[in-house]
Amino acid sequence: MTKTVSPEKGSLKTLARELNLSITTVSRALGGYSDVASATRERVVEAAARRHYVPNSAAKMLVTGRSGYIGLLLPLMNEPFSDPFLGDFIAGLGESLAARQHDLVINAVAPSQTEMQVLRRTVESGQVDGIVLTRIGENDERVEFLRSRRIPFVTHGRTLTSKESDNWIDTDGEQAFFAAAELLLSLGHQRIALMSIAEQMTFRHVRERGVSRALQGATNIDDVSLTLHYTQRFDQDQCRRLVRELLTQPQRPTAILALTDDIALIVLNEANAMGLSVPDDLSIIGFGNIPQAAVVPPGLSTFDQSTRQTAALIGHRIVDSIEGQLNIQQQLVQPFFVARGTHGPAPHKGCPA
Amino acid sequence: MTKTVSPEKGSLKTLARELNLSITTVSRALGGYSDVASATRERVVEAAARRHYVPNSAAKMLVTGRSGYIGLLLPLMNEPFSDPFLGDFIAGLGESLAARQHDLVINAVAPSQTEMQVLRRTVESGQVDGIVLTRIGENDERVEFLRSRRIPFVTHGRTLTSKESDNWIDTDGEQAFFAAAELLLSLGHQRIALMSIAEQMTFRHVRERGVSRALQGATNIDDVSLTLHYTQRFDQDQCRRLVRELLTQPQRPTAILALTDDIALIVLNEANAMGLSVPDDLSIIGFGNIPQAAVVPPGLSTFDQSTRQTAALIGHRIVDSIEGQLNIQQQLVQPFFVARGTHGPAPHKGCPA
DNA sequence: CTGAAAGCGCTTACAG
DNA sequence: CTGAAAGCGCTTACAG
Repeated sequence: MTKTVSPEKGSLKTLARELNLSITTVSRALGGYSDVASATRERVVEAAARRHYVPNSAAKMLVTGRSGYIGLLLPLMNEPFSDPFLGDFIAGLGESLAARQHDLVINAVAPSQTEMQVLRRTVESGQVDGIVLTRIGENDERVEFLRSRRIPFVTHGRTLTSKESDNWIDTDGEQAFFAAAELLLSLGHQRIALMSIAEQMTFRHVRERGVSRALQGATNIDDVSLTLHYTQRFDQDQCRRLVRELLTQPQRPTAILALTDDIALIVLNEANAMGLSVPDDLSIIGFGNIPQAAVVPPGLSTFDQSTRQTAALIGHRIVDSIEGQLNIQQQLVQPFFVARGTHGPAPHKGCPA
Repeated sequence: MTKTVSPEKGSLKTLARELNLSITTVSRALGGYSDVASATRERVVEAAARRHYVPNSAAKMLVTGRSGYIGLLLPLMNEPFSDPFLGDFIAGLGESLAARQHDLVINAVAPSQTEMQVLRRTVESGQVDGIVLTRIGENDERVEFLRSRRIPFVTHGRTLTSKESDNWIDTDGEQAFFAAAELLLSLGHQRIALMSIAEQMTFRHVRERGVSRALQGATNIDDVSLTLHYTQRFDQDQCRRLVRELLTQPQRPTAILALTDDIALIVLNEANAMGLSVPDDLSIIGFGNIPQAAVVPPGLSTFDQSTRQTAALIGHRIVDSIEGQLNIQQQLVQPFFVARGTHGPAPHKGCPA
């Protein structure tokens, strides 16, 4: 009495009826369990493939407690600005998760809500098996919240007080800025400025430390000066003003390290506007290697942070964490220097050619 | 006999027990139904808020048949390349969906699978309530598949054979390239080349049509020539060779329209390498307004396609479609011209200054 | 206005 | 090796 089933809903029930088997058996056959007669299994697998049967994800979630989703709390930026790394980050994360049979959920924050509300809802609703967080602050309440929950999470970046048990992957900004400062010292620069940001972000702290370390290790430490300057990250006007002030000083720096490429671009632009020649009068080194860096003359020297690969590492890490196969908890990814045209030897002082 | 409940799982059951109410009533109170005593409702709402109760999403999905998810089939690009618009697209889509109480699921394609397999699984598993598709081909099997299913979908772009019932939002590339060609004609250009792509994408077709239309409407139509050239979209070397050939011709074009900014950048670069001055010897107009356009000298004239806003429109559209409040089905977004330095009057022929 | 029951589509012990 | 039953956590008719 095999009825011809109309091609309605592709549920287990339909499939079981078509095959004259119980739902139980069909489910087991599809799940790859060993205790199913191979003849039965083949029939089931064949029928499932033919009908493009895919288990209902909600039902599966409900019973297994696993959603197969990883949430990314989306760090939104207000309209005129956009995150130059977001596309690569999501591409890297998405493809690594797909390779591990997981999907990525983007949890954006609507105007009416806060990031914490979104995070809370995402976690409490059991929507996701794990969470990825970016843009980590020196003290980050999101991290604290996640620590207090059972849910696995990986952060891109770390807090200043980050714990042994925290699971993070970060770009080694300290090493990069250490290297950049050493490079400038070796090129004879003695007045170096670091354009940093006012926001309480860990990466700022870490990068500043790299520069300080390099300066402290300088052989001619008494002849070398470092000044730090802080601008609101997304206030270009303020940054511009700061740079202009800095470059108008009688004893202006011969090299500026910029915390990000965005800042470096502003420095370069202002320097040009003031008639300074880069790199002859002023060296500039940025960080990030945004697309503009390669085409702006004379080519912005900066560090590439391999966003896509780093995001892929994060994807694998979070799945490892969910599956309990975690070895390492913390990992620094080395950025690499992209030497282009904005850095060079310090100008000779007092004896202009 | 109100027991003190341990702060274990935040399920409806726990909440109901704490309040000495039935699960049914608690659910109804939270759902905002009218037939619940207001005193009861207040108690329930208060307790739920206090305990940060969030309904289990899988259970909700299973019973309502709605997931609250919108899927974006991620158009992955192989490693050296990356989509310059992806970040903005996802930001715009994500935030508009969040405003409408939906989340975005990124369905990436793992190396071992095809886009169609991913799409099929996503749709058949009931994972999402709607789908967003980008990079639409002239004939697109993904679109055909979705048409054959009940599921709502919106495409960014359209097929060449797109139907009345299809739901798409596209940038008006025809209008933009029409305007660009008219501009070049008005500047006296008579030999114009269009660098297009070899792939069967609708946007290519549409943009070419805009140029043709403008040329056909030229008053001095007999003096004007248009040549079309095709390069593999992601083969920069091929593109470079093509441009070089084109510009070495005795009767080389005085203006090149590039289908995308990526191509425009290559054209600009090759022109510079050959000692041609842009825009004096050659005008170039691109499309897309990628970040490089603003900083590459002398500033790439191009069209901005407002990716983020367009993606936001798509977000609202797909939710409208799910909620059945759809008015319009198709919509063209007007890109706007960003006049920078790469276009200018045609060089005088035969009488060099 | 409130509660007990049924059921969404699966998976996982538990019997046979 | 296969099937009937229970249950994941909700919502929605159906009674009272």
